[in-house]
Amino acid sequence: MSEKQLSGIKEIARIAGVSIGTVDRVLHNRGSVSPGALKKIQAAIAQINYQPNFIARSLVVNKMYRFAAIVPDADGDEYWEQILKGFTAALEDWNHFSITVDLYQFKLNSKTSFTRAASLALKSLPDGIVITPQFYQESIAFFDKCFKLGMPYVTFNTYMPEAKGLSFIGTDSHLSGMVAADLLYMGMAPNSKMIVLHFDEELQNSKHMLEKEDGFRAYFKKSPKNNQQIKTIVLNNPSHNYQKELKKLASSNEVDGLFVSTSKAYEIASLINTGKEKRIKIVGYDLLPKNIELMQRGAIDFLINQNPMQQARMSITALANYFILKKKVIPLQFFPIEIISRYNLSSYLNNDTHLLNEVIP
Amino acid sequence: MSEKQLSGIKEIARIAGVSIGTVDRVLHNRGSVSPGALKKIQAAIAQINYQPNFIARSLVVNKMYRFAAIVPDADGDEYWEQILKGFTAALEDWNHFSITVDLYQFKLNSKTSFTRAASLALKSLPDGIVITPQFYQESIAFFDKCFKLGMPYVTFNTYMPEAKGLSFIGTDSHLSGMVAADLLYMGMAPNSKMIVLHFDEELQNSKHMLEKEDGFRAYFKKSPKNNQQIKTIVLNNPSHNYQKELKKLASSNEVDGLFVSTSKAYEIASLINTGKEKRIKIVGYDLLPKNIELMQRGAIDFLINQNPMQQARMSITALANYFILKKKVIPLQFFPIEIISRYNLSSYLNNDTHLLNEVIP
DNA sequence: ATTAGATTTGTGTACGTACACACAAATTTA
DNA sequence: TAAATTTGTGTGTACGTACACAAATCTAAT
Repeated sequence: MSEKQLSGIKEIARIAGVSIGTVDRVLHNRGSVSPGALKKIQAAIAQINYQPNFIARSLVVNKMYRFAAIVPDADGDEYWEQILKGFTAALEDWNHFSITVDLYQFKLNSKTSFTRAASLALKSLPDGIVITPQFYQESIAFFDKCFKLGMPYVTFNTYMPEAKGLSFIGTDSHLSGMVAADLLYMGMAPNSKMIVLHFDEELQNSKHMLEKEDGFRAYFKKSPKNNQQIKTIVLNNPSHNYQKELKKLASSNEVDGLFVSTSKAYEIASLINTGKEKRIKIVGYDLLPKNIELMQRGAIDFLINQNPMQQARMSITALANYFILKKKVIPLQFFPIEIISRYNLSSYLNNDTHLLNEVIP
Repeated sequence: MSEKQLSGIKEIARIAGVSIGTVDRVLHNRGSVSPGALKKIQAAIAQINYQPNFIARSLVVNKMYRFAAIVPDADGDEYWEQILKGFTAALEDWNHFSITVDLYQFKLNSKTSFTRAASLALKSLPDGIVITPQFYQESIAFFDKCFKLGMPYVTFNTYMPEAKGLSFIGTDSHLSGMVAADLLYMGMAPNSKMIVLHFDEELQNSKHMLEKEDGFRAYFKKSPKNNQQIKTIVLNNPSHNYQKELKKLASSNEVDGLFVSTSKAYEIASLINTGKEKRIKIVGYDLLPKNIELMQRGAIDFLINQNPMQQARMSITALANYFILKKKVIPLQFFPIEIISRYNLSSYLNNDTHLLNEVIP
């Protein structure tokens, strides 16, 4: 047996001929290090290509961290429920550390509610914030306040280039719109009729929905065979009127394909692809229970998985990495755009293996 | 500030009124614990729902582990190169631990070579083995030997229900064949002609290729409109003959769609979808550089991502979890079947975010 | 040359776990 | 009943890192 192999900070200390305390001061630039020692230590660090051991580090740092999450009121909406589940999952991931996530929820259709939640969150002075920036102007204002306070934040779900936070985590909406167009168009006649369907009362503020539509339309502009008729419909309040309208639309020859820009494809699919009328191809978003069921029944053709749960989970993880492990956080984390059909669906359900074992550290 | 909060093994000891040494003996059933103490400790463990801290554990145990990998000779084949890269990635993941992976490679078309590699690996008496069980009978024999030796092993890439190892990691081939069929058939005329194309000299032994074909055909059997003509072609040795044949096939009206059961779709796509002849739809496997390029040029329609690199990476991780962290290893880890088209392709390249940060603890 | 003050460096303890070892108590053997 | 053995229990050290504090060294003013 050879000498006991030192590693890490101790090995640096040995090579540089100083104590680990001095090495530690260099690694954390705490100062109080003589130029000579500094140089020797830096050389040693380079020499052994030192990589900090996050495992050991995490064992030491044991402060309490309080995070605030500014997200919509789920209010029965499964998409936002999944986001909440993501927070729970993250808390379990990090169960050996003391972190808490306080929810500051707002009404999806109310800017003032959003602003109120945001400022309440800020006022509580958490260590860090995760936020879905639903409203453009209001979010800008929020980021500004954070900047002034030096408050670290992570955005997710809705991408805003203006949000210069620690990280954004979510989908490339524009690209996902193109993918959707491709899936919808596939196998259709060149001059078929398509509808882009938005569920929203405040479309103007939901940037990512507009981006999805942009991507969708961009696909056909690029394509040489661009004689598709694309119509946009915005559903404001789900009254009984639109059901009739849609049914009529479906039975007439007015629609061949439907692109639903939100996770509510099931609302439409349950109305129109019931089997008697002409089959309309539908592409939507997200593996929500109702979407899954309708896809299994053949009423929805494709879903693009935005993975809301993982988005939320990773948002918290980003903060935790930043604070607890002091790891570098990737500033832009676009998820792969997962195409789900009736056939690969099952392989995505209850399957986190693509998340390689544990999330942390 | 309240009392310093104990946690883990210490807290158990406090509640049970014993020392941590005794708790430790219970947790690892090392014996030498009185019935009374045992009972109290078990109660305490249940009470606080103790979850071992793998982080702290990994810090302590610092043995050297030597793993053997029985995999094909890459020999320029990008698929197997990726597998090797996966091992490298795993070694980096676990760089704070002492693990090594010794390669025992065999020729893809030689059973004897496989058997030799396997027994060499076994003879080296590693701590654990990862293996792609390419040949059925020979693999069975190998598992048998492992069992007798008490040698832990992980299989990947090719699923064998008979392999009762620690874990299998890979794709559900049958299901992937169905997905492929669905993608290929989409938008095609009901009576279109399809070809299943295998690249293999020993098809009989490549179970997962047969399973892919089975899945592919099963898709059409289920479907009510099952008047497709499906032909199977096996390409043995890539001579110049088959190029001519395929070209002729392509320009004639004999083929509408092509399902390539291996990762070599590029070999065909580069021949037949060059732009002049009739366009043939192609579905293949894996994001290899050549496939990526041909997909970007529009010559390949869909790829199913089997993620060879992640398979290899997770195989090693499974062993490491088992030995180092003493975590439970999931015995069956089917990857989600990732559908890649020209449009979502970019979101899969250079993107490991779906692997949530780091692999390990 | 002495000493106060500032600067630099080293040491000790802790994090949660594993394991070797020491030692007391209980039990068996002579 | 003393000695030898077994059984049960607690203590100490280590893993790699962070940080508080003590110790050592250097600087400058007397």
